[in-house]
Amino acid sequence: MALFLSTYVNKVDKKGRVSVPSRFRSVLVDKGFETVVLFPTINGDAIDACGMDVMENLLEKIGGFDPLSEDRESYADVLMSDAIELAVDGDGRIMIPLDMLIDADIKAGGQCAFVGRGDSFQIWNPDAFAARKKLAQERTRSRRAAGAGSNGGSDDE
Amino acid sequence: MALFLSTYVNKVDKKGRVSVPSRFRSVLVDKGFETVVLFPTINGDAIDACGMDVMENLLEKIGGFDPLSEDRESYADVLMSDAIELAVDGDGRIMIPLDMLIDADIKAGGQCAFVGRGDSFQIWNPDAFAARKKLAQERTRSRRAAGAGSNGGSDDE
DNA sequence: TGGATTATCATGGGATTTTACGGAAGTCAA
DNA sequence: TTGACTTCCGTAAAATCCCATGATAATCCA
Repeated sequence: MALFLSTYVNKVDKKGRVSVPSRFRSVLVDKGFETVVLFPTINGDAIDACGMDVMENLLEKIGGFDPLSEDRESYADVLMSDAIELAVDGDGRIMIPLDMLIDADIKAGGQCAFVGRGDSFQIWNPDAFAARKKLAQERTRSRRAAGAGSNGGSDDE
Repeated sequence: MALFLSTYVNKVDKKGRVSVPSRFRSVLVDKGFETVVLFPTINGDAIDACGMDVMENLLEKIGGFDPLSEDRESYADVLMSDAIELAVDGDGRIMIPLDMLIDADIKAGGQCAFVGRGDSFQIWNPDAFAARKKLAQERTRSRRAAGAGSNGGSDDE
């Protein structure tokens, strides 16, 4: 199975076009897609990206359409309404809508980081991602130091 | 079953290419892989290498993509964003990304050690690995002298 | 057995292809 | 036409493929 792995930093040109990393494109093609679905991350820091399959799974998970129920997981609705499906053009690029770029603090003419997450990926302002990653690493380390202990004593892995 | 055993030291050429030891290549083929997945060891000293199965298991364990949860197990995210799947080329070589080489203190044009660990292997700066090995041996010796005895000897994992 | 022949392997150096990315020309609707 | 978007083409750098070489290990055969 193909997974979205690793991190690639690409340039957003002044028209707002970005090359989707070729590895990520291959994964999409492997899954049988020629489009990507984008939507804001739940806390708005970045942009979530995936194939249409993930959207379908999500819809299934939240129960699909039920005209009798008034409240479905409300964020899921917002998510669907914010999501957009983008075609990857002949040169492997997509055009991320301006408001999404602004929300994720990515400037046209600047750079953005494509971050693999396995079955999906995210698009970040590179600096913001670096900061977040550092945080996550520290959290992991302190958690390990705190009590994980487990084996003979070496903290190597 | 085939295991990654022994240690091989190969040269990293100036383009960043390294021959994967032929024994290790055979093991990979035996397991049904034509690619290797690399990611930094948890403490950043070296590079971990395994087959794609490990990544897939990890993804399954963390439950896959859920846009509704603010952050899933953060170490898993860091791992996916740092990991990379590399194809072994026709000559049995891989191209390790530059930043990984730097983090592991391996210079292009220098050497690196492929260290078997059974169902996975690691890639080290040869000197760093030698030092670490010596340390582990001393630790084991003093522990045996102290009386513990117990398992195979190394407390590595 | 021992010496010659033949694989296999690690490694170097081109040559070719791919990729990211800029710009120009074409398309379409208002 | 104007502005927004799309398709097309050119380029430089990087990744990948292809073949040559030397070294070592395996094989063969008188």
